Amino acid sequence: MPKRVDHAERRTEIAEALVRVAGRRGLHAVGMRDVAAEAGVSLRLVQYYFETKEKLLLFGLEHLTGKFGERLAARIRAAGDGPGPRAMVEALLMTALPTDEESRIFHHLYTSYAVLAVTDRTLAAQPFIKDPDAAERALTDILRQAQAADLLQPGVDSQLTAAGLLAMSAGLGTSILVGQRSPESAAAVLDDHLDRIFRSVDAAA
Amino acid sequence: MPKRVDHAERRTEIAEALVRVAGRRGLHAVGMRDVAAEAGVSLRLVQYYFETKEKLLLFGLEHLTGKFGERLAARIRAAGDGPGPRAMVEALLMTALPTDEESRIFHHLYTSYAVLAVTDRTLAAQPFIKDPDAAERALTDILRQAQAADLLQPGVDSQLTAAGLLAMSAGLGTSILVGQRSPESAAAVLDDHLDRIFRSVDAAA
DNA sequence: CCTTTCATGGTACAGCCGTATCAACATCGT
DNA sequence: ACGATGTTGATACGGCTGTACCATGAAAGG
Repeated sequence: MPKRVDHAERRTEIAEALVRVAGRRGLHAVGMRDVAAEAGVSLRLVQYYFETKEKLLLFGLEHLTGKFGERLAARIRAAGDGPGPRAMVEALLMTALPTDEESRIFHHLYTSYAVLAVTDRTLAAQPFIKDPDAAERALTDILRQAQAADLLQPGVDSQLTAAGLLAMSAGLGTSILVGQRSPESAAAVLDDHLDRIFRSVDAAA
Repeated sequence: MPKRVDHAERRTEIAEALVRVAGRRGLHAVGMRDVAAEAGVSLRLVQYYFETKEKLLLFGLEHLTGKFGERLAARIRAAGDGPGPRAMVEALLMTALPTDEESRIFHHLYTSYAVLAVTDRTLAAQPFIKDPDAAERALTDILRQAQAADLLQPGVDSQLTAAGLLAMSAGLGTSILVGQRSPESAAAVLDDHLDRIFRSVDAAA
């Protein structure tokens, strides 16, 4: 056998090139040639590793969500060592906001994919869009634990609250993305709502 | 002068054709020829009334937001005759959810435009995206009135709450759009949060 | 009536897209 | 060493896109 190149790694490199250029010019404006140029390889090579554009996009989405999932998990883990459930919830929700460049790109492209998924059944069947309950379940669990520890206001429904907080976080995210709102004000909005869910005692850092 | 046709009306017809076909196949997949066919006119006519595709898209967005604004205003007015502030707030937020086909299309295309606005400065400068504070101000006012009438829970910040509710509504909207959530469960989430903002007395229809 | 002006239609032109084809190169098994 | 095979490159093709061009029809003003 010849040259022996790690296919998985190459595919990852190309997918990251896709993410970079799509984040810069928009997913709709990205072509195979752009990806190839960004990755510093020939067009043919992109075709070689991803036979078709659709497969490239699909893999790019996987890669994107994968990296974001890791990032999220890391932040939650870091917050887990900290003061309490509220810090974990804040970490989770704040990570979901497009604050730095990486999360901005994630939000941008995730939303792009979501829009495409409305009219593309292949995309709609992807797990990221099909099973986002993962985040919801995780948040629900955290809230339940907090509730068991009597850290929440009375009458809080963990599941509905988790769903609402995630939706709010997503909505704030796109607001930030299009420049309607600053990350700081979005954080203020989230905090205000958390104040109405957690008992006030817990507020400390 | 010749035939005398109401230009504004024709432009509206074509814009509605654009909205229809874009709602069906996605904004990214819409071409001039598709719009012409959908409107039952020739390609040249579309070019005649909108010199360029960009102008067509811009006008389509105006039309879309205009119609949606009217719809929203009508619902709020209808709810205004009703029982109280909470009903108005619910009307406003529920109208923003993609329940029927018309609002689904609105959400779909609005999000499409928002994504494009991330990389297109002309689109980003459009008022719809530049000044969506209209809805936020309106909701804030309603909440303030409710607060003055002592209908809210103590410690509610009208502005932050309004922003949060709108963001949550938007987030729930896209969840519905991509099929992650049913309109009913989204309504439940919203109601749950309103329960934590309004005093319980007000709950009746 | 007849010309001017608006309105409309058909069609052609570059340019870009994704994909396929053809060819060369490098490396590993034998 | 040598052929087989995984890997890379250059280029061509058909289809689609937005836009521009040319021509015709229809109605109001002289």
